[in-house]
Amino acid sequence: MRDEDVSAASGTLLDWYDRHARVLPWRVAPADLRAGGRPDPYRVWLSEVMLQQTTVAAVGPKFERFLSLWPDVHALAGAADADVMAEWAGLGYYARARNLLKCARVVSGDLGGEFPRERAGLLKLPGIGPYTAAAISAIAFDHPEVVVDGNVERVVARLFAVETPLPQAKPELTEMAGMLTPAQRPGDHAQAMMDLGATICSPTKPACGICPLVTPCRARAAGNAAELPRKTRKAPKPVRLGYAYVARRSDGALLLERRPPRGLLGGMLGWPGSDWGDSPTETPPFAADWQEVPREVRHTFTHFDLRLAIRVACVSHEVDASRGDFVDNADFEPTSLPTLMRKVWKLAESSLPPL
DNA sequence: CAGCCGTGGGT
DNA sequence: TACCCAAGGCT
Repeated sequence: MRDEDVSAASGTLLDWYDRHARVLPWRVAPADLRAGGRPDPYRVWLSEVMLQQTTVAAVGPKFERFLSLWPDVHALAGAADADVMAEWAGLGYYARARNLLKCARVVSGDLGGEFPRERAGLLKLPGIGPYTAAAISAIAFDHPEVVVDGNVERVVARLFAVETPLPQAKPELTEMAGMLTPAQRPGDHAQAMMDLGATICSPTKPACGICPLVTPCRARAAGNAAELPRKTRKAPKPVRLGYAYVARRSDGALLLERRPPRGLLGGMLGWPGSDWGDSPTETPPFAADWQEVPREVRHTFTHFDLRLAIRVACVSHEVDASRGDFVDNADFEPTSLPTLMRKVWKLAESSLPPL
């Protein structure tokens, strides 16, 4: 594509964005930007971290909830770890929540509450990688950074008919995304590329008929837009087995434990359980008359499928558990558990006698 | 640097 | 059902 064609495509995209930009809680509309409005860097950062590998639909309510609880970076920096983890429950990739707090405390404590404006400064902060650093710099501060996420990779791969499979094609796609990035309104450009990828240039069924870039798109011309970008197939997930133990005291308190601060579901609350593998050993947190729950919990993680057998026990006040702590019934919030543990509770609760 | 790290929705 | 996929980062 010639330079003038690239420039024309970029302009066409911005025109489309002016008319079709989605209204999102963390976004400042193009017209409001022109009127002098600027996004709140705290909101941009919070939304971008939440949006990492997560859909807009899932992020929306969480973003609003976080903002109401912690309206600025100082408020978030002062929050208790357990409160932030509880509010993040259900969003997944819990290292994001741990790094979110670390980052908030650095910005609030060491940077006077001001986020770095430059990509390099942002990159040093916990939980901010190449994508997020560029996105914050571009969207919050309108710096001409090249923002490349999965949407941009797909749009560019199609626009330039890149046949190289991912992740090998990443440098090539980044260079092409850079050619498209304009000096004016780079923040809107970045969001336009991502909107286009999310709503029109979709993974399996691109709506080329209504795409503003249909004319210059080389994959469309070749008729293989839906097949790009090419990717190598992933290996099937192994199945792991395990046990989870739900103990309820006579006063209704439930035995929960804080998981280790790293690794799977790190830092989150959960039910005590066995190791997860081919042949887990039963390791209840104390001796009791553990009852089998007839159904098992099935849950899919990024790199394995899990099947958990559930055991429940009703015990007296005096029981002494080797792991975890009893949480008062009034303080127990299933919504503060990661989804896997919420599934376990749902099954366990149905097989426990009423209090 | 390739593997680890969640979850819900779409096809 | 069994995949695929999403505004990735960390180690």
